Amino acid sequence: IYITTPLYYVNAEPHLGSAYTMIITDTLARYYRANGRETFYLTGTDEHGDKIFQAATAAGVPPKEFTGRVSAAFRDIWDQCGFTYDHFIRTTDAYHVRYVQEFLTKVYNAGDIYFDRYSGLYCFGCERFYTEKELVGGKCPDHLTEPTLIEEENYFFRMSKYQDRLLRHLEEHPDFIRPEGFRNEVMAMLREPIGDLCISRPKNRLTWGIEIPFDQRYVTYVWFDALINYVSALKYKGQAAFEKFWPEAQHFIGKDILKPHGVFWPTMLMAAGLPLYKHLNVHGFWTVEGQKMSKSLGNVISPLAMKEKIGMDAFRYFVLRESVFGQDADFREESLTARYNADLANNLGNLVSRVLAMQDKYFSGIVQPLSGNWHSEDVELRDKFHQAEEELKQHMQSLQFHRALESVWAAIDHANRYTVQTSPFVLFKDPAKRGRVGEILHHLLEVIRTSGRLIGPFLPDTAKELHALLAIPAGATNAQVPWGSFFVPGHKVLPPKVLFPRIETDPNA
RNA sequence: CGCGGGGUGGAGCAGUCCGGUAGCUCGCAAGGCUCAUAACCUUGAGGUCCCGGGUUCAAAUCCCGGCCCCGCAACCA
Repeated sequence: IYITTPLYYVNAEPHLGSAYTMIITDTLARYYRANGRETFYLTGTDEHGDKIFQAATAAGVPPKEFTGRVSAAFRDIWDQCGFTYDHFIRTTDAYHVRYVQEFLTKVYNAGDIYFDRYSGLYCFGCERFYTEKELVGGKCPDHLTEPTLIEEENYFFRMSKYQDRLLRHLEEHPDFIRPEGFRNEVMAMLREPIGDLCISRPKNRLTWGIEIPFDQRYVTYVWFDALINYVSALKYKGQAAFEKFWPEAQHFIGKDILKPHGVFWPTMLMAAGLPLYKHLNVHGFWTVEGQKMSKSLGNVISPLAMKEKIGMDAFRYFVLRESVFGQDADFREESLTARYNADLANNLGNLVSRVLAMQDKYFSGIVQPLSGNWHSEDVELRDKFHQAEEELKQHMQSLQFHRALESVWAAIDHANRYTVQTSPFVLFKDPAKRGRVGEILHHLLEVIRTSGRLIGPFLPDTAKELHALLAIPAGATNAQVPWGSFFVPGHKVLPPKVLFPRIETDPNA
């Protein structure tokens, strides 16, 4: 399977939004890897364009150096977050530039790129064209000046030629773009004329870009520059990689860039004679405390700050559990704390802690044997986890991360109930029943082992820690050994540890 | 104008595609337990599932109509 994120534009810091895309894709990548699927997970940075050039100039460094620096910073942040991308692409990478030019040449030779004169209202302040609709009272909304009518010659991509074919593709593949709402939106776009796409900028207006291979006076503009990364990265890995992964391509994007990915990109692929990606998966936006996230409001959530504050795993858990894929969600301090305390500290954390405490206290950590004679509640407990795993599988298919986690937690909940029902801490007082106590704890250790395996893609550090507490060697953690036959006689687990300290909230606040 | 999303116990949200006991977290009330992170377990109170019509044996869920709320300049997922 091939998983991609958008390329992040290097003039801004990573924030909750981009982190969300990363968390989703990282979780999926980990999930598929854990299930033995060959996985290629791609992210990177978009480094061309005017804004970058200006930022570089302002910083007093050549653009190449500037983007190198910012891109590295980006990558560093993702690494600190622990995202497991397989390749990090930069639009300034030589192989990418080369492939973009190859792509352009191919489409040009096929006759789908033409040269034309066009005129429009241009704002010199913004260095861009405006449509009548975008203007406020006939003026540029940013500079409040009247734009100038200028004529320019540029290259255009014959996008309209592929409109019908794309529409048909969407009709024949209802899940090409998902969730459905976004597919409908693209369908609506395709029922209107989509026109052709301007894909160049003359160098006198923009130099920091990829040169059009058949006209040195021009550079190409965002779409051909950036979108093509999804293919160029694979080509870089070799034709075999391309053939293996491209048919399994799953793009993940935010709803803001639906049109480029839902309309421009597939038509570009058609023009280049390449097969289309498999799915475009579109997610919603986050608001913060009910408000739009923006720099001016200063409410931007930084992933590293969250890591610092409650830990990366807890942050991942929150965004995956609290949002419904495809819909907008709200980031609230209060919900974050509530989720953390309820699900991570009280449920999972406390369960692990109580089980390991008993195991330690009663048997010095030595796992006790299981007799062939299981009680009905033992069977029920195991079945709950089997059920959770089945449900998890289904929900991952449909990107319902919140439900996948819900399923796992339903099983963990049950394990807490099982502990009270079977009451090993009461039975232990009767020396005759200690054998049974050992069995109960054995089952509960299986709970921890299985939980670790199930939450691995979502909460990788926690999973690792659970397995470490069980003294399971790193290589053996994923073994799908049947419930009850994993722990060999004499296996010793570690004493308890507080995984998620409760966050005390001030009742007077 | 148009497009999209939403309206579910006190709060925040799932569930709606594939109709059939309305679920989760927090909060509230009563009880239990003592292994555990003052955690855990049980029970309870609290719901016209926005409104109206339709389909159906059966509608939060499907269909039609209406009301209300949010987003759709830029940065940006």
